[in-house]
Amino acid sequence: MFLGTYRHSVDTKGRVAIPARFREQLPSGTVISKGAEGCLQVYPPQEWAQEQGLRLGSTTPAEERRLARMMFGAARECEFDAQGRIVLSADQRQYAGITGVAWIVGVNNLIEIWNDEGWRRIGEATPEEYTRIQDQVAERRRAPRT
Amino acid sequence: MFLGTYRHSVDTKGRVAIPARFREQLPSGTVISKGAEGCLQVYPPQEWAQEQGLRLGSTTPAEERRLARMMFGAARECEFDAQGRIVLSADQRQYAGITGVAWIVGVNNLIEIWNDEGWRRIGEATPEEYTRIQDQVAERRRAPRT
DNA sequence: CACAAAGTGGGGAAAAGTGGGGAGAGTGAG
DNA sequence: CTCACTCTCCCCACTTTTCCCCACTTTGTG
Repeated sequence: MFLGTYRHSVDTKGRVAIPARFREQLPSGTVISKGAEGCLQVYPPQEWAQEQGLRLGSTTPAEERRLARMMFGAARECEFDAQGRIVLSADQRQYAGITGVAWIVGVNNLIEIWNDEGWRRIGEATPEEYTRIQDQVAERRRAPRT
Repeated sequence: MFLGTYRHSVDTKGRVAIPARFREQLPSGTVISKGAEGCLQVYPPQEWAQEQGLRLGSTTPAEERRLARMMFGAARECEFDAQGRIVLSADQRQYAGITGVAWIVGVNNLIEIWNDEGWRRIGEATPEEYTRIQDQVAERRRAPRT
C-alpha cells in the first residue's frame, strides 16, 4: 500500500529518487507509464500484469490495436540505480511537464508523479469541495452505468 | 515484454538500429513483416509461431488466403549487423512510408516500426479518447463474440 | 549530539546509435 | 566474354547517451 506525498528534485539527467518507503515495495518488473490528467503512473508488477492480457496478433481488432500501442508505447520498465533513482525519459518529462521538481504520491495500489502546478491543483481543494466530491463518488457507486 | 517508444534514424542504405533493450530479447528466428495501419511488425520466434496457424488449403476462405499471402510474402527473417541494425528492404520502406526517421515501438508481445506521420496519429489521442477506447475494449472483453 | 539512512549532484567509462568506405556477388548491356 | 553497375555485407570511425561510481548534504532516529 502506497501512502503519502513527497517532494523530490529532478536533476538535469532526468533522474528522480523514489521514496525509500515506496521503493522497498517495488520488485523488479515495475513499470512506469503515462496516466490521466497529465501525471505519470508507476505500476507494481501485480498491477501491471492486469494490463498484459492485451496482445497483438493478426486477428486483434482495430480498437485493441490502438489501445495496446498507446499503453505499451508510453510505458517503460523502472530501473533503479544504486541510489534508488529512476530516469524519466525526455518524453515522459515533457508529457508530465516536469522540470526541476516532482511530487511523488502514493495512491493506494500505485504511485503517481506530478509536476508542481498539477499537484497544487489537486491539493487546493477546500473541505467543502472534498465533501462534495466524496458524495458524488458515493452516489455513482450506488447507481453504476450512468 | 517490449515497452517504450524510440525515435531512430534510417540511413540511405535503409538500415535502422533496433533499441538494445529490444534486441537482447530477440533470438535468431525473429521475423519482420507488414502490419496493420501501414506499420511494420517484428515478431519474436514464439509469436511468429502462433501466426503459422494461418495455412493455405483447399478449404481456406478467400479472406484468409489473401491475409496469408500478404503476411508471409512480405516477411523476412531479421539479420542484425555488428551495430545491431537491420536492413529494411525497399519494399518494406515504401509500404511503411519510411524515409529518414522511424519510430520503433514496443507493444507488449511484438515490436512495430512506424513513420513520423503514422505514429503521430496514434499518439495524438486526447485523454478522453484514451478513456473511451479503454472502456470499449473492457466492454468487448466482458462480452466477447459481438 | 552522534550515527545511520535518505536524497542530491556530477565525472567519467562504457554502451548505444549514426554515417560512410570498400570488397565481393550478382545482373544486365554491349 | 567483359565491363560497368548495383546491391549486400562487413568493417571502421565518430558522436551521443546511458549508467556506474563516488562524494557531499540533508533528514531522521536513538
